Amino acid sequence: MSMEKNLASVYDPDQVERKWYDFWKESGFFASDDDYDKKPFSIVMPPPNVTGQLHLGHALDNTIQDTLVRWRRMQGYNALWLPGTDHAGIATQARVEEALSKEGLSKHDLGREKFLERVWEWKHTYGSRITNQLSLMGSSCDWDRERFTMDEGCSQAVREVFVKLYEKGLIYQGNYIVNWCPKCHTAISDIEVEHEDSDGHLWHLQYPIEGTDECLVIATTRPETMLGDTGVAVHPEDERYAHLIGKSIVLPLVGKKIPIFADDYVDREFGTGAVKVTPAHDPNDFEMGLRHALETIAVMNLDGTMNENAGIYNGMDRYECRKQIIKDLEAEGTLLKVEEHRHAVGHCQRCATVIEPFVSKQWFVKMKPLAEPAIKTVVDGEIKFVPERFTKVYTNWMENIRDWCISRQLWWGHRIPVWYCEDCGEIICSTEDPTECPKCSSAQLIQDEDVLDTWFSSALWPFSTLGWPNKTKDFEYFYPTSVLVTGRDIIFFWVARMIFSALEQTNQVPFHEVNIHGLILDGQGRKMSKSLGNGIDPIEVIDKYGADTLRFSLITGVTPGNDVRFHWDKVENTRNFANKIWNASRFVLMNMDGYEAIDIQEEELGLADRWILSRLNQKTEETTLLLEKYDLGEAARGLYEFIWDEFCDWYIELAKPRLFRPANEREKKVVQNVLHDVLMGMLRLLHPFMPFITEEIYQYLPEHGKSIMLDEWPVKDEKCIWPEAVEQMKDIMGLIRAIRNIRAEFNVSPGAHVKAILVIADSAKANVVKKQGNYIQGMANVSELEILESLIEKPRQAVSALSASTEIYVPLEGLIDIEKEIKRLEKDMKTAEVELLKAQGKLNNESFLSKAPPEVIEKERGKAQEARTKKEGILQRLTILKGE
RNA sequence: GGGCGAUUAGCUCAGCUGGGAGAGCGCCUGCCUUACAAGCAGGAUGUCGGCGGUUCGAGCCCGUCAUCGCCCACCA
Repeated sequence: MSMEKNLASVYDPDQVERKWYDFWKESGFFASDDDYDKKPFSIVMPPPNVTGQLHLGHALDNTIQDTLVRWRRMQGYNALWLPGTDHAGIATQARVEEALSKEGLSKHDLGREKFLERVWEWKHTYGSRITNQLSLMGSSCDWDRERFTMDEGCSQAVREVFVKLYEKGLIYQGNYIVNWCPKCHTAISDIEVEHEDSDGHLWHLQYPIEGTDECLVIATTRPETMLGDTGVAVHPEDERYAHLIGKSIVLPLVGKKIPIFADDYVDREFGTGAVKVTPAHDPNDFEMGLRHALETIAVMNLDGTMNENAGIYNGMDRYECRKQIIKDLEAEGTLLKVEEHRHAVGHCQRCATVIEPFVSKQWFVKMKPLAEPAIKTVVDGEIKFVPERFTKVYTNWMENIRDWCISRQLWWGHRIPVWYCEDCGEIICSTEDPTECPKCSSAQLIQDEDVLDTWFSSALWPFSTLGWPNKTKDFEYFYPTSVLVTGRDIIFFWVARMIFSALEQTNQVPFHEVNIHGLILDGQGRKMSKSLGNGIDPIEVIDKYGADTLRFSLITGVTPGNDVRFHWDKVENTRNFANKIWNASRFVLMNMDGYEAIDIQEEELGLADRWILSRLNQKTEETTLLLEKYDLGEAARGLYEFIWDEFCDWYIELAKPRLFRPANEREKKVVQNVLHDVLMGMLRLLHPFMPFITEEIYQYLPEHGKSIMLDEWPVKDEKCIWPEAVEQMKDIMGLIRAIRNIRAEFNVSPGAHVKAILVIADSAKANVVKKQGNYIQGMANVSELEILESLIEKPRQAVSALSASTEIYVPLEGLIDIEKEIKRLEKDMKTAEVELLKAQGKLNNESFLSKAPPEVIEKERGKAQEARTKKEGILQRLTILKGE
């Protein structure tokens, strides 16, 4: 095995990552098993935007999924991770339109058909980019099952669902007020509107009341909409205005007469308690308009400019118009006063344009009947949110849900499967394109122009990708999926909609668990965004440090569900960890000469061997439990500690003398076997987190199989846990640390050998330590070690460390400053005294003795005793030093 | 106006069902010790946001306040 000796001492991910990914993929290791008797484990990947690119959020999301899938696969599940992409209606169309505009073209120049061809071209050009990036991350998804929300199967599912809901009356068309984006030029749903507080004004306008000398003052944030006012509302019990109800005011500038009426909606405390009502441009006013049969007058065009109903303002932009109106009202004397006013303004999620409420004919999904079972399922625990707190986020939203506007005035997307007969007006909703009108047999059919909200097809993703509505084997076997992993930002957009869609369409939950993770923020805790320019490209991280490092650094030590700040420091530290693993493995491989797998008798194992094997087994159990709880952060952190602190810093160092100067050949083989087995176990536990480096090292190990990803996930082996070895090792480590501490404090050069005398009264313990004398000598660089049960004449020219059970003396002739040593001991004395006081305080407390559990009391007694002995020892020592 | 999260070492963050406060980075000291200087050994640093409560015992549970962040919400 001479090859291993040539391995570079710096781990280079570039050399290995591509190689192993191709190997896994070509070997078909990502594909699910044909063995349908196995237990299934399935995850559908949240489909990224097909023309987008990976950001750190995706990186986190996919790392979690890949870790879970690799782990379950190793556990013997028939694992499927189904990848795919989303057509992302508005986003994609906007990007293609932008590209067109650079050629001086608009989509209308091309026409619908040609435009869609262009979008498909885009999809084909950029569609593979995101999947390439997913591969770079090591994602072990089943590429043969890759899907796209607009592929044939998904499109069929969309139509199926639409028609079913339509026929059940759960999809309806109607003229309602919707959120309209003047830039994207489409309706959007309520959750696509982002509310942001902004500084505005509250303009107080006084309207003359018809037939009186009185005026009514109203307050508004949007004076330009007054052109479309068709009423003024006051609270029914507002005494100030009771006498005005039924009268009319004359709308300034317009000169139109509109009624004053009463409505509960009005808040008497706000503004003047009188509200102008514009049913065409405000959702609340729209509702009031319906209640009071008010006229609806739209004064704007769909692009946000004023229309002919705005009279002289026709053609002006809505904000220009606002300014002009203020001027004109002021000139007229109508403007009474202006107040500063901070209020929420809705913006388009995609383009940040201020949303304009508009009345238009749109398609809606009736939500109440769908929401009820979707709430119940979660409340009943059939779907479990992890962390649990997100359950409430979900149910609160579901309970207050409003109908979902699903039609979009776009071209890119699933076209609404509804046709209108030009001859008889019949509406045909069908999964298949109709050729003639079923009522009048006319062939003059025109399909609805609109497409569906992107999320309509995403909502079907867990079952549409598994073959639904056909009863495929995949669907039967893998559905419901095991877990959905996604960011907390799309609980409403996606998770909620999948749940109610699945229940309605498949009568089953779409997944049993939902693992919600946080967002990746920049170093200052801000969201990463294009406008801030603070985004980090995961591919850049991979190029610089490798995918394993990116993955591990994103999840290590992170509390589930919490946001994570990205720091290059952490990435670097993780890179160092990868390098540490690499070098520890190199050490093992460099010392495998003559290795053979042997059956080791328990007596042949040294204390360190039993210790590290015990710790590995404990770590195995711990890691598994944490993964089951989706606490990947803690699991990863635990492995980091085990590998770096316990395996590298202690076990490898302890193994060296036995490897380099073994008492006999057998001893060397035992150590080699333990090193091999622990490294192997470690790599398996780490593989789901860091797939590449673990595979690379695995393949060098003498006992390796085809691929580490096919190996079995380790299971705790009770026979390989020796609690007393763990305890004893802890003591030995403590002794070694104490001697090292003395050396360091007295500046003994690391190469210099020292003598050490250990006085251990407890003979059992003394025997244990005697047996491990070589560990102590090796690790603390002690040339001569004396272990005694008692020592009458204690050396004066020595530094000492005293604990309850052990006295350590390191004679350092000439180096000792007695004064300094006395100070050291006095400091130790103080800590011992504090400890004693604390323990005694508890032990003197009656209620502590009667109420605390016996083992806690026992522990406290032990502490007190220990402190007492230690104090005594120090006192004696001080007497010797001070005496003379 | 509600809801959630955060507040722990100089910085970024862990801390499982209450029983002697941890990591990484940074800092100080000493080391190129035949796996690793992307390293090794040693060290310093905390009224665990404030107050009150429950408990024998609170970083952890309850209440309250404060600051920051996020989400939801039709006061024009």
